[in-house]
Amino acid sequence: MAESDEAGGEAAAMEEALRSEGVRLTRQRRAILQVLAEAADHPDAPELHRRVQEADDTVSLATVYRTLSVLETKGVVQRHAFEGAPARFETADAPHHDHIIDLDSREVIEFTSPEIERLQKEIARKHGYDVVSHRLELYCRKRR
Amino acid sequence: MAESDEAGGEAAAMEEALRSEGVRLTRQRRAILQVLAEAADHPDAPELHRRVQEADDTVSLATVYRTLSVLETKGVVQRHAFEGAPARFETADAPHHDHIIDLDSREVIEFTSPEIERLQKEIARKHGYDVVSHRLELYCRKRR
DNA sequence: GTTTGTATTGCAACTCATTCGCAACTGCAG
DNA sequence: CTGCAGTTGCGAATGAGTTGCAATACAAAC
Repeated sequence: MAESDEAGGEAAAMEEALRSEGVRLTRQRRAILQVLAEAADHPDAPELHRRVQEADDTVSLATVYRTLSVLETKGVVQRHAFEGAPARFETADAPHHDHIIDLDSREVIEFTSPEIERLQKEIARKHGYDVVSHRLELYCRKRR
Repeated sequence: MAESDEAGGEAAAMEEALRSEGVRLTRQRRAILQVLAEAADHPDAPELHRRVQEADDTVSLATVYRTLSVLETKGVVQRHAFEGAPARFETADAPHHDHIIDLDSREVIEFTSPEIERLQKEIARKHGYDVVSHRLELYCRKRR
Protein backbone atom coordinates (compact mmCIF):
# COMPACT_ATOMS: atom_id res chain seq x y z
CA MET A 1 0.00 0.00 0.00
CA ALA A 2 2.51 2.56 -1.12
CA GLU A 3 -0.15 5.13 -1.84
CA SER A 4 -1.92 5.16 1.50
CA ASP A 5 1.45 5.04 3.27
CA GLU A 6 2.50 8.14 1.44
CA ALA A 7 -0.85 9.75 2.03
CA GLY A 8 -0.52 8.95 5.72
CA GLY A 9 2.89 10.56 5.77
CA GLU A 10 1.67 13.55 3.89
CA ALA A 11 -1.30 14.02 6.18
CA ALA A 12 1.02 13.76 9.19
CA ALA A 13 3.36 16.33 7.69
CA MET A 14 0.47 18.71 7.13
CA GLU A 15 -0.76 18.19 10.69
CA GLU A 16 2.72 18.99 11.92
CA ALA A 17 2.86 22.15 9.82
CA LEU A 18 -0.51 23.25 11.16
CA ARG A 19 0.30 22.48 14.79
CA SER A 20 3.43 24.61 14.52
CA GLU A 21 1.24 27.40 13.20
CA GLY A 22 -1.00 27.16 16.23
CA VAL A 23 -3.93 25.63 14.37
CA ARG A 24 -6.06 23.39 16.55
CA LEU A 25 -6.31 19.83 15.25
CA THR A 26 -9.84 18.58 15.42
CA ARG A 27 -11.31 15.26 14.37
CA GLN A 28 -12.87 17.00 11.34
CA ARG A 29 -9.65 18.64 10.25
CA ARG A 30 -7.75 15.37 10.53
CA ALA A 31 -10.34 13.66 8.35
CA ILE A 32 -10.16 16.41 5.75
CA LEU A 33 -6.36 16.36 5.71
CA GLN A 34 -6.43 12.62 5.28
CA VAL A 35 -8.76 12.82 2.28
CA LEU A 36 -6.71 15.62 0.74
CA ALA A 37 -3.52 13.62 1.16
CA GLU A 38 -5.11 10.60 -0.51
CA ALA A 39 -6.58 12.57 -3.40
CA ALA A 40 -4.70 12.07 -6.64
CA ASP A 41 -7.07 14.41 -8.47
CA HIS A 42 -8.28 17.96 -7.85
CA PRO A 43 -11.61 17.60 -6.04
CA ASP A 44 -14.01 20.46 -5.35
CA ALA A 45 -15.50 21.14 -1.92
CA PRO A 46 -18.70 19.06 -2.22
CA GLU A 47 -16.69 16.11 -3.57
CA LEU A 48 -14.22 16.44 -0.72
CA HIS A 49 -17.15 16.55 1.67
CA ARG A 50 -18.53 13.34 0.16
CA ARG A 51 -15.20 11.58 0.60
CA VAL A 52 -14.71 12.86 4.12
CA GLN A 53 -18.14 11.66 5.14
CA GLU A 54 -17.21 8.11 4.22
CA ALA A 55 -14.82 8.18 7.15
CA ASP A 56 -16.73 10.54 9.42
CA ASP A 57 -20.27 11.48 8.54
CA THR A 58 -20.54 14.19 11.17
CA VAL A 59 -18.39 16.59 9.15
CA SER A 60 -20.45 19.36 7.61
CA LEU A 61 -19.91 21.05 4.28
CA ALA A 62 -19.48 24.39 6.05
CA THR A 63 -16.57 22.92 7.97
CA VAL A 64 -15.02 21.61 4.79
CA TYR A 65 -15.14 25.12 3.35
CA ARG A 66 -13.85 26.69 6.55
CA THR A 67 -11.04 24.19 6.85
CA LEU A 68 -10.03 24.65 3.24
CA SER A 69 -9.75 28.39 3.87
CA VAL A 70 -7.56 27.82 6.90
CA LEU A 71 -5.39 25.34 5.01
CA GLU A 72 -5.07 27.74 2.14
CA THR A 73 -3.95 30.66 4.28
CA LYS A 74 -1.48 28.36 6.02
CA GLY A 75 -0.10 27.35 2.66
CA VAL A 76 -1.02 23.70 3.03
CA VAL A 77 -3.47 23.54 0.15
CA GLN A 78 -3.92 25.39 -3.10
CA ARG A 79 -7.24 26.56 -4.47
CA HIS A 80 -7.84 26.66 -8.22
CA ALA A 81 -10.87 28.39 -9.73
CA PHE A 82 -10.99 27.04 -13.26
CA GLU A 83 -13.37 28.57 -15.77
CA GLY A 84 -17.05 28.01 -15.24
CA ALA A 85 -16.70 25.57 -12.36
CA PRO A 86 -16.56 25.55 -8.57
CA ALA A 87 -13.10 25.83 -7.00
CA ARG A 88 -10.96 22.73 -6.84
CA PHE A 89 -8.24 21.91 -4.32
CA GLU A 90 -4.94 20.10 -4.05
CA THR A 91 -2.26 19.74 -1.40
CA ALA A 92 0.53 22.26 -1.72
CA ASP A 93 3.31 19.70 -1.27
CA ALA A 94 4.40 19.65 -4.91
CA PRO A 95 6.41 22.60 -6.20
CA HIS A 96 4.64 25.26 -8.24
CA HIS A 97 2.99 24.15 -11.45
CA ASP A 98 0.35 25.26 -13.92
CA HIS A 99 -2.56 23.30 -15.36
CA ILE A 100 -3.96 21.78 -18.50
CA ILE A 101 -7.72 21.26 -18.18
CA ASP A 102 -9.23 18.57 -20.40
CA LEU A 103 -12.44 20.21 -21.60
CA ASP A 104 -14.13 16.88 -22.21
CA SER A 105 -13.23 14.91 -19.09
CA ARG A 106 -12.53 17.89 -16.80
CA GLU A 107 -9.35 16.05 -15.86
CA VAL A 108 -6.48 18.26 -14.73
CA ILE A 109 -2.88 17.72 -15.79
CA GLU A 110 -0.02 19.56 -14.14
CA PHE A 111 2.99 20.97 -15.92
CA THR A 112 5.84 23.37 -15.32
CA SER A 113 7.72 25.61 -17.67
CA PRO A 114 10.65 27.52 -16.23
CA GLU A 115 10.89 29.21 -19.59
CA ILE A 116 7.36 30.61 -19.36
CA GLU A 117 7.96 31.66 -15.75
CA ARG A 118 11.02 33.56 -16.84
CA LEU A 119 9.14 35.30 -19.64
CA GLN A 120 6.37 36.28 -17.26
CA LYS A 121 8.77 37.98 -14.88
CA GLU A 122 10.43 39.71 -17.79
CA ILE A 123 7.13 41.01 -19.15
CA ALA A 124 6.01 42.26 -15.75
CA ARG A 125 9.29 44.04 -15.21
CA LYS A 126 8.99 45.67 -18.62
CA HIS A 127 5.69 47.16 -17.42
CA GLY A 128 7.12 48.28 -14.10
CA TYR A 129 5.68 45.45 -12.04
CA ASP A 130 6.73 42.53 -9.87
CA VAL A 131 4.76 39.31 -10.21
CA VAL A 132 3.09 38.40 -6.92
CA SER A 133 1.30 35.35 -8.31
CA HIS A 134 0.05 34.15 -11.62
CA ARG A 135 -2.44 31.87 -13.19
CA LEU A 136 -1.81 29.93 -16.36
CA GLU A 137 -4.38 27.47 -17.58
CA LEU A 138 -4.57 25.69 -20.91
CA TYR A 139 -8.08 24.55 -21.79
CA CYS A 140 -7.48 21.65 -24.13
CA ARG A 141 -8.90 18.76 -26.14
CA LYS A 142 -7.16 15.46 -26.79
CA ARG A 143 -5.26 15.68 -30.05
CA ARG A 144 -6.40 13.23 -32.76
CA MET B 1 -12.98 64.18 -30.13
CA ALA B 2 -10.88 61.38 -31.46
CA GLU B 3 -11.93 58.97 -28.76
CA SER B 4 -15.68 59.25 -29.09
CA ASP B 5 -15.32 59.19 -32.87
CA GLU B 6 -13.44 55.94 -32.66
CA ALA B 7 -15.89 54.61 -30.14
CA GLY B 8 -18.74 55.56 -32.46
CA GLY B 9 -17.09 53.71 -35.29
CA GLU B 10 -16.43 50.71 -33.10
CA ALA B 11 -20.00 50.59 -31.86
CA ALA B 12 -21.24 50.81 -35.44
CA ALA B 13 -18.92 48.00 -36.49
CA MET B 14 -20.22 45.82 -33.66
CA GLU B 15 -23.81 46.61 -34.61
CA GLU B 16 -23.05 45.61 -38.16
CA ALA B 17 -21.46 42.35 -37.02
CA LEU B 18 -24.49 41.57 -34.88
CA ARG B 19 -27.02 42.46 -37.59
CA SER B 20 -25.27 40.09 -39.97
CA GLU B 21 -25.60 37.40 -37.33
CA GLY B 22 -29.34 37.97 -37.13
CA VAL B 23 -29.22 39.63 -33.72
CA ARG B 24 -32.01 42.14 -33.23
CA LEU B 25 -30.75 45.62 -32.40
CA THR B 26 -32.72 47.16 -29.60
CA ARG B 27 -32.36 50.51 -27.91
CA GLN B 28 -30.84 48.77 -24.90
CA ARG B 29 -28.30 46.83 -26.92
CA ARG B 30 -27.24 49.93 -28.80
CA ALA B 31 -26.69 51.75 -25.51
CA ILE B 32 -24.65 48.86 -24.12
CA LEU B 33 -22.54 48.62 -27.28
CA GLN B 34 -21.92 52.34 -27.13
CA VAL B 35 -20.69 52.18 -23.54
CA LEU B 36 -18.52 49.17 -24.30
CA ALA B 37 -16.98 50.93 -27.28
CA GLU B 38 -16.22 53.98 -25.15
CA ALA B 39 -14.74 52.00 -22.27
CA ALA B 40 -10.98 52.21 -22.08
CA ASP B 41 -10.92 49.99 -19.00
CA HIS B 42 -12.39 46.56 -18.22
CA PRO B 43 -15.69 47.24 -16.43
CA ASP B 44 -17.78 44.60 -14.70
CA ALA B 45 -21.52 44.18 -15.30
CA PRO B 46 -22.81 46.50 -12.53
CA GLU B 47 -20.38 49.23 -13.58
CA LEU B 48 -21.45 48.84 -17.20
CA HIS B 49 -25.05 49.05 -16.04
CA ARG B 50 -24.29 52.28 -14.19
CA ARG B 51 -22.70 53.81 -17.27
CA VAL B 52 -25.48 52.66 -19.57
CA GLN B 53 -28.10 54.15 -17.29
CA GLU B 54 -26.54 57.57 -17.68
CA ALA B 55 -27.69 57.47 -21.29
CA ASP B 56 -30.80 55.37 -20.86
CA ASP B 57 -32.08 54.65 -17.39
CA THR B 58 -34.64 52.09 -18.50
CA VAL B 59 -31.97 49.44 -19.10
CA SER B 60 -32.04 46.77 -16.43
CA LEU B 61 -29.09 44.88 -15.00
CA ALA B 62 -30.61 41.61 -16.22
CA THR B 63 -30.52 42.94 -19.76
CA VAL B 64 -26.91 43.98 -19.35
CA TYR B 65 -26.06 40.42 -18.33
CA ARG B 66 -28.16 38.91 -21.11
CA THR B 67 -26.68 41.21 -23.70
CA LEU B 68 -23.14 40.51 -22.56
CA SER B 69 -23.81 36.81 -23.00
CA VAL B 70 -25.10 37.36 -26.51
CA LEU B 71 -22.15 39.57 -27.38
CA GLU B 72 -19.76 37.02 -26.00
CA THR B 73 -21.19 34.12 -27.99
CA LYS B 74 -21.13 36.31 -31.10
CA GLY B 75 -17.49 37.06 -30.44
CA VAL B 76 -18.01 40.78 -30.03
CA VAL B 77 -16.91 40.99 -26.39
CA GLN B 78 -14.57 39.03 -24.17
CA ARG B 79 -15.33 38.06 -20.60
CA HIS B 80 -12.53 37.83 -18.04
CA ALA B 81 -13.05 36.30 -14.62
CA PHE B 82 -10.08 37.48 -12.62
CA GLU B 83 -9.40 36.06 -9.18
CA GLY B 84 -11.80 36.93 -6.43
CA ALA B 85 -13.81 39.44 -8.42
CA PRO B 86 -16.90 39.59 -10.62
CA ALA B 87 -16.34 39.12 -14.36
CA ARG B 88 -15.09 42.07 -16.36
CA PHE B 89 -15.63 42.78 -20.04
CA GLU B 90 -13.92 44.35 -23.01
CA THR B 91 -14.64 44.62 -26.71
CA ALA B 92 -13.07 41.87 -28.77
CA ASP B 93 -11.70 44.22 -31.42
CA ALA B 94 -8.09 44.02 -30.33
CA PRO B 95 -6.14 40.86 -31.18
CA HIS B 96 -5.60 38.27 -28.47
CA HIS B 97 -3.74 39.36 -25.39
CA ASP B 98 -3.20 38.36 -21.78
CA HIS B 99 -3.44 40.47 -18.65
CA ILE B 100 -1.46 41.97 -15.82
CA ILE B 101 -3.74 42.81 -12.88
CA ASP B 102 -2.49 45.51 -10.52
CA LEU B 103 -3.37 44.09 -7.11
CA ASP B 104 -3.51 47.53 -5.51
CA SER B 105 -5.47 49.54 -8.05
CA ARG B 106 -7.23 46.60 -9.78
CA GLU B 107 -6.14 48.23 -13.03
CA VAL B 108 -5.70 45.84 -15.94
CA ILE B 109 -2.80 46.05 -18.38
CA GLU B 110 -2.77 44.06 -21.59
CA PHE B 111 0.23 42.34 -23.06
CA THR B 112 1.09 39.75 -25.66
CA SER B 113 3.90 37.26 -25.84
CA PRO B 114 4.17 35.19 -28.99
CA GLU B 115 6.97 33.34 -27.26
CA ILE B 116 4.73 32.24 -24.40
CA GLU B 117 1.97 31.32 -26.84
CA ARG B 118 4.39 29.12 -28.70
CA LEU B 119 5.56 27.42 -25.52
CA GLN B 120 1.98 26.78 -24.46
CA LYS B 121 1.17 25.00 -27.70
CA GLU B 122 4.34 23.01 -27.41
CA ILE B 123 3.59 21.92 -23.86
CA ALA B 124 0.04 20.92 -24.73
CA ARG B 125 1.25 18.90 -27.71
CA LYS B 126 3.78 17.15 -25.52
CA HIS B 127 0.88 15.97 -23.35
CA GLY B 128 -1.22 14.89 -26.32
CA TYR B 129 -3.48 17.92 -26.37
CA ASP B 130 -4.49 20.84 -28.57
CA VAL B 131 -5.02 24.18 -26.87
CA VAL B 132 -8.61 25.37 -27.32
CA SER B 133 -8.19 28.48 -25.20
CA HIS B 134 -6.02 29.63 -22.39
CA ARG B 135 -5.86 32.04 -19.54
CA LEU B 136 -2.71 33.77 -18.42
CA GLU B 137 -2.91 36.39 -15.72
CA LEU B 138 -0.08 38.04 -13.80
CA TYR B 139 -1.16 39.42 -10.45
CA CYS B 140 1.34 42.16 -9.78
CA ARG B 141 2.45 45.06 -7.63
CA LYS B 142 4.22 48.16 -8.85
CA ARG B 143 7.95 47.67 -8.65
CA ARG B 144 9.77 50.12 -6.39
C1' DG C 1 -47.72 52.98 -43.09
C1' DT C 2 -49.81 48.80 -40.74
C1' DT C 3 -49.72 44.23 -39.32
C1' DT C 4 -47.55 40.38 -37.26
C1' DG C 5 -44.75 36.76 -35.27
C1' DT C 6 -40.91 36.26 -32.62
C1' DA C 7 -37.08 38.09 -30.09
C1' DT C 8 -36.24 40.95 -26.23
C1' DT C 9 -37.20 43.28 -21.88
C1' DG C 10 -38.16 44.39 -16.82
C1' DC C 11 -39.24 42.57 -12.75
C1' DA C 12 -38.92 39.57 -9.21
C1' DA C 13 -37.99 35.13 -7.88
C1' DC C 14 -34.47 31.74 -8.22
C1' DT C 15 -29.90 29.23 -8.47
C1' DC C 16 -25.33 27.97 -7.06
C1' DA C 17 -21.16 28.25 -4.54
C1' DT C 18 -19.70 29.95 -0.59
C1' DT C 19 -19.93 32.50 3.89
C1' DC C 20 -21.84 33.78 8.34
C1' DG C 21 -24.36 34.17 13.00
C1' DC C 22 -24.95 31.76 16.87
C1' DA C 23 -25.41 28.41 20.48
C1' DA C 24 -23.29 24.15 21.64
C1' DC C 25 -18.95 21.72 21.77
C1' DT C 26 -13.94 20.57 22.36
C1' DG C 27 -8.78 20.85 21.85
C1' DC C 28 -5.21 21.81 24.64
C1' DA C 29 -2.41 25.14 27.79
C1' DG C 30 -2.01 25.44 32.46
C1' DC D 1 -8.88 18.33 35.46
C1' DT D 2 -10.48 22.91 34.26
C1' DG D 3 -11.36 26.83 31.61
C1' DC D 4 -11.97 29.17 27.65
C1' DA D 5 -10.78 30.62 23.06
C1' DG D 6 -11.04 28.28 18.87
C1' DT D 7 -14.34 25.14 16.21
C1' DT D 8 -18.44 23.03 14.70
C1' DG D 9 -23.25 22.16 12.75
C1' DC D 10 -27.17 24.17 11.49
C1' DG D 11 -29.72 26.99 8.79
C1' DA D 12 -30.07 31.52 7.14
C1' DA D 13 -27.68 34.99 4.39
C1' DT D 14 -24.83 36.54 0.60
C1' DG D 15 -23.24 37.86 -4.08
C1' DA D 16 -23.00 37.10 -8.83
C1' DG D 17 -25.49 35.76 -12.26
C1' DT D 18 -29.76 33.45 -14.44
C1' DT D 19 -34.58 32.63 -15.48
C1' DG D 20 -39.96 32.45 -15.87
C1' DC D 21 -43.41 35.20 -17.39
C1' DA D 22 -46.34 38.69 -19.15
C1' DA D 23 -45.71 42.92 -21.57
C1' DT D 24 -43.19 45.16 -25.27
C1' DA D 25 -40.87 46.30 -29.54
C1' DC D 26 -37.96 44.91 -33.48
C1' DA D 27 -37.99 44.31 -38.45
C1' DA D 28 -39.88 41.52 -42.19
C1' DA D 29 -43.95 41.11 -44.79
C1' DC D 30 -47.89 43.26 -46.39
